[in-house]
Amino acid sequence: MNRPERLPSQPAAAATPAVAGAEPAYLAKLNPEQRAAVLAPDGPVLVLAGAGTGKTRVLTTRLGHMLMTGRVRPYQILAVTFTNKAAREMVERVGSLLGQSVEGLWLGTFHALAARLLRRHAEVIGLKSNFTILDTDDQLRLTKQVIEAADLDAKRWAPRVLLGMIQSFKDRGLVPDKVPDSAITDFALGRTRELYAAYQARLVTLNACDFGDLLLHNLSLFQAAPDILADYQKRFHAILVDEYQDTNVAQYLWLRLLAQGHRNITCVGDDDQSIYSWRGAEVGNILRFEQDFPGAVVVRLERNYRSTGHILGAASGLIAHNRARLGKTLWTEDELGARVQIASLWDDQEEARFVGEEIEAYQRDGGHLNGVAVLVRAGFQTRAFEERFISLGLPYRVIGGPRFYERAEIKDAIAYLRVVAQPADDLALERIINLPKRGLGDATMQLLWRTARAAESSLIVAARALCATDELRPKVRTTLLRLCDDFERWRMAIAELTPRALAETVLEESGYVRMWQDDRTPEAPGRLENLKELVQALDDFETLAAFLEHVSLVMDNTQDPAAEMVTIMTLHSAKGLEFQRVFLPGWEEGLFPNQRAMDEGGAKALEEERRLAYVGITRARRLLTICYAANRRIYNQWAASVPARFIEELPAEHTEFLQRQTIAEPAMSGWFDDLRPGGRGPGFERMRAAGKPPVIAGEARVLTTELPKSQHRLALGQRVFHEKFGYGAVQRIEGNKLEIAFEKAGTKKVIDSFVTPA
DNA sequence: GGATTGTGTATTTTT
DNA sequence: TACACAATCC
Repeated sequence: MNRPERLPSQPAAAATPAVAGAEPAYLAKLNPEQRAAVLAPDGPVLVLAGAGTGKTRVLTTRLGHMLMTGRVRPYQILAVTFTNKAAREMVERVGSLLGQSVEGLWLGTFHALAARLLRRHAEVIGLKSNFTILDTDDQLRLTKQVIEAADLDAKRWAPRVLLGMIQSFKDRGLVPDKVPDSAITDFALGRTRELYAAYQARLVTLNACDFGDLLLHNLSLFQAAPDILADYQKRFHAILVDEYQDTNVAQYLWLRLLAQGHRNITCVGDDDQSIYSWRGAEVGNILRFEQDFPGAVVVRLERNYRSTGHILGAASGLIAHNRARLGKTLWTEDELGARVQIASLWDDQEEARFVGEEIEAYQRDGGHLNGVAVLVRAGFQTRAFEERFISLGLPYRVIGGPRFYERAEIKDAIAYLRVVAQPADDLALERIINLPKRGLGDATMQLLWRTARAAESSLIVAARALCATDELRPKVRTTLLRLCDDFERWRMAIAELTPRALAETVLEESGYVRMWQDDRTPEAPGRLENLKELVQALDDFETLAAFLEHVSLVMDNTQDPAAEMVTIMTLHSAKGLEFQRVFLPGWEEGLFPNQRAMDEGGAKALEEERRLAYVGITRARRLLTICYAANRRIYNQWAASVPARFIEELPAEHTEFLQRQTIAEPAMSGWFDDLRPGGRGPGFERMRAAGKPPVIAGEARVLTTELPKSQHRLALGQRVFHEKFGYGAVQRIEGNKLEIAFEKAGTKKVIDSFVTPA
């Protein structure tokens, strides 16, 4: 492995070709390599672009240039991105490049474009064009049903495991028949293939698809109807792909098929930023490009326009530890800037406190919160920061946190709309059939399922059929019939009402809104607010179907990007973004690099973790701070942690260790060793060998071994308060169970955590 | 049929 | 810890 030790190191400048006459301003802004990529003649082009080298700019400029020169019409262009965010950005950039918005482009995420195409030809693979796109919840329930229907124990064979396998088959473009024997494990007694097939069959009867199907069905469609494929091959004169290193096999095959027509395909990607192999992405796709498209023009972009020399140097030094890479040498003409800071903290709370203070200081110095990001490895890490920022009054946004469309009340409301739009959507109906409570419980559902299965019909058809018999008690029959009629009526109203009015009608008449209005729990008002927001969101859509499509494909919550806020998000979702000031907390062995990932993927996974670290570092423009905590509470337990090996891999000349008030090692040795099963980990030893004693900032704190609350705060006869039952006196204590004589509600048995001393 | 209590399990990343 | 599901009781 050879790599330049010093940065910036500038390669010989490529000669700028002489250009005759005036040329568009957007070309003048490009460096020679970028220009080469943009101006490459029609044909296959691969742009290997390091972080911050302007790859998206190259892609959008090439697209815009094709339009400007009149080589292709908008509707002949297929432009693919991975995220909705990237798609939106591309639309914007092309628009501002051309000075007007462009109509008719096929521009979007793989999934959105595949869905669009599939809706046009759904009947070829046995679906109707109004098919539903299932969310993860639905998928899980469906896998569970499939497992149970096969007479297998859903406890022994976890639905999520099966779903994981099915997804990986789909990522690889494998229909059930094509699943190789090598992929069959002893899961479900080796019946995986059969379960997968059953799952697919159920989807067809539900007139539904899952995410993976969008691509997979496209492939089946192209195979079953070569004439349709030929049409699209002819249609797409130019194909452009962003983040090519993240394509999985199914996406790769899809692109390759579509590109066969004009062979005019431009892909940009960076093997060092491949961080989705767990989702089926194959870096191999990028390596294979030249074989798939002989004569491809390959352009490398290595000049970084984003970060300072120190940040870039740290990133390059780190990623050089990976073996599997094409190898690029990033350089910059930027100043060296400040060294990358490494801060060691006591625990996750101090980590949050430290980051909060640093941000406040940054703000005092005139920095904008919009330019600040906290990038974490795993979602749960955001909590400590949120709590801290709230108490500081520091405005923040969490990207990719609990999403709007994932809230229970929103999913319920959407389930209603789904049944209205597509009556065969049993999963949606099942979700809301007894919400609000209608007296249609387990027993009724069992009967419904049996009837539906026997008649091979959807639930709602089975419900009607059942109502025509006397198998149900009269009361239940009336309720069910009424519900069927309601849905029928709402369905008729689709043509007459705006989507918003329809949603309002459905939510009112179904009693769903009333249910929350009558709810006295503290969350209820918030949920009603969310429902209002949902109804409002419907104003943006022409049809109910368009709205539902949006909900399933565009799950991200768009927040006002202009608002002055710190951004908190995972490293994965940070790819493609940049910030002035970046914090990378939680650099500890086990958390990052993540132990679970490494258990599954071994050395390869470690390299992917390192790429993730590389992505994180290269998000920063001016100043970067990496933190690790010596103690982290996982679940309930304290665990001592060791600094991530990546920290040592950062070249010393680009880093500095931050030390605040320090506590020397003895403070943490003793009990430390006991807490960690294997004693001190390898990172600890490495650190020690490197002559850097683990130095912990902040004041020492002693762990309290608190007794369970009940044992020292509750006594017989004590007056307590219970949220539901009000005040009462403790009669008996058995472990954490209490018997309390309430003043209003009588004597009840409750759990101690529900009461507080009054 | 419904509410309440008890249990087990999970935390990697996302279209 | 904290949530989802199951078992249990009413």
